[in-house]
Amino acid sequence: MADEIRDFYYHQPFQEDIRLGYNNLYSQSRVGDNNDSSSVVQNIHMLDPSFMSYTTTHEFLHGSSSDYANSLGKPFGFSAPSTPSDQAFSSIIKDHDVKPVLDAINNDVIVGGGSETPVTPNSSISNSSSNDAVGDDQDSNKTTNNTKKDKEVKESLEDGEDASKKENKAKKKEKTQRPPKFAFMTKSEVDHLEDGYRWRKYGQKAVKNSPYPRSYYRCTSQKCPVKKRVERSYQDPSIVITTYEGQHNHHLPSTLRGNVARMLNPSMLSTPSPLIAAPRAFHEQVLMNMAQMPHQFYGSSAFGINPPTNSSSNMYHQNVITPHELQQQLQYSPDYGLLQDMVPSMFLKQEP
DNA sequence: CGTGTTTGACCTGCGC
DNA sequence: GCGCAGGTCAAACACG
Repeated sequence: MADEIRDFYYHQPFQEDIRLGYNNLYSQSRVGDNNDSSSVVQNIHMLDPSFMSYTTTHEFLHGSSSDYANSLGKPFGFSAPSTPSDQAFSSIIKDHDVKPVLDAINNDVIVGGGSETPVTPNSSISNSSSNDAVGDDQDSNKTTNNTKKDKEVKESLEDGEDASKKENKAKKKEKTQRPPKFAFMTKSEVDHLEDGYRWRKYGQKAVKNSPYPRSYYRCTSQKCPVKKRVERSYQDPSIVITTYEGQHNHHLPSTLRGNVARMLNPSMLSTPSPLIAAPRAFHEQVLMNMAQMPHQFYGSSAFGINPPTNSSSNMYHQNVITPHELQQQLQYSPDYGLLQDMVPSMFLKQEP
C-alpha cells in the first residue's frame, strides 16, 4: 500500500517542488506533458502578511515583500534568493503585484462594532460576521429587490425623508463589513483555474492601467455566498491573481470531492472510480483544500479570518477535512519532509 | 431546455 | 456636485 501511495504522489504530472515561503505558497512545477488541460501552471503564491517564513530550504525571500512585511511591523529574517526561480519569484511579487493585492485584501477586512448590522440597501456587501452564509443568497435577492426599491424611493423621495436617508447612510458607513478574503497568484495560461467548485461568471470589468479584464465569478451552488475575482497581472501576464471571498457552505461537487478524497485518503486508492479523471497536480489539491477551508489555513491571521462560531460552522466542519486528517494524509507522501515545510504546525490550526 | 457567458447599464463609494 | 473606478445586475446569447 505504501508503495502505491508513493507512486501515486510521484506520478503527479506537474509536481516537482513545493514550497511555502513568506506570504506565499507556491509549487514549482514541470511544464508540459499535460494531456487533459491547456493550463501550464508553474507557481502558486498564497498571500498572507501574517505568516512567518517557511520554505523547503528554510531560506527566506527578500525584496520588497520583506520591506512590506517590515512596514507591517512583522519580524522577518530574509536572505538572498538562492535559485533563479526564487529570484524570479522575488521579482514577480515585488512592487506592483503583491502590495496592491495585500492592501486590497487587508482593506477589505473591515470589522464593524455594532450588534445591529442592517442590510444596506443595494449593497453587494454581505455581513460575514454573522456567519450566516446561507443567508447571502437571500441578501442577493434583497439586493435586487432593493435596487428596484431604491429607484422607487428615489422617485418618491420627499423632503421629510432626507433625514432618515442620511441616517441610513451613516449607519451604512459605520457597520460596513466584508466576508473574509484570500488571494492566490498563480502562474498559468488559463485564467479560471479548476479548484473543485463550479462557478458562474456574472461580470467582467476592464481594470484601470491594465490591458487585462477582471472577471467576477459566483459559486453556482444554491445559497453559497462565495465569490471570486480573477485577473491577470499587468506586470507579468503569465500570472493570474485569484481572490476568494466568503466561505463555502456546502460540499465539493461529488465528482471533484471524490477526487480530493482519493488524493488524501489512501484507503480509496484501491478502488478507482471511473468518475475520477487524471490525478490533480499537487498545487491543485492545495488550492482546493484552501478554497474549501481557508479559515483552517489562515487561522486568526491578519486577514481576520476566523472559524465560524455558530450553527453553520458545524455543517462547515462536517464537510471539510480536518487539519489532523490532512496532516495524517500528508504523512503518506514520500515528500513528507517537504510537506511539513509546506504545512507547518501553525498552518494547521487544531480544531477546538 | 438547462446552464453558463457576454456585455451594456446601473449603482455605490471615494477622492477632488 | 462631479467624475471615476469597482462591483453587480439582467437581458440576450451560445452551447450541449
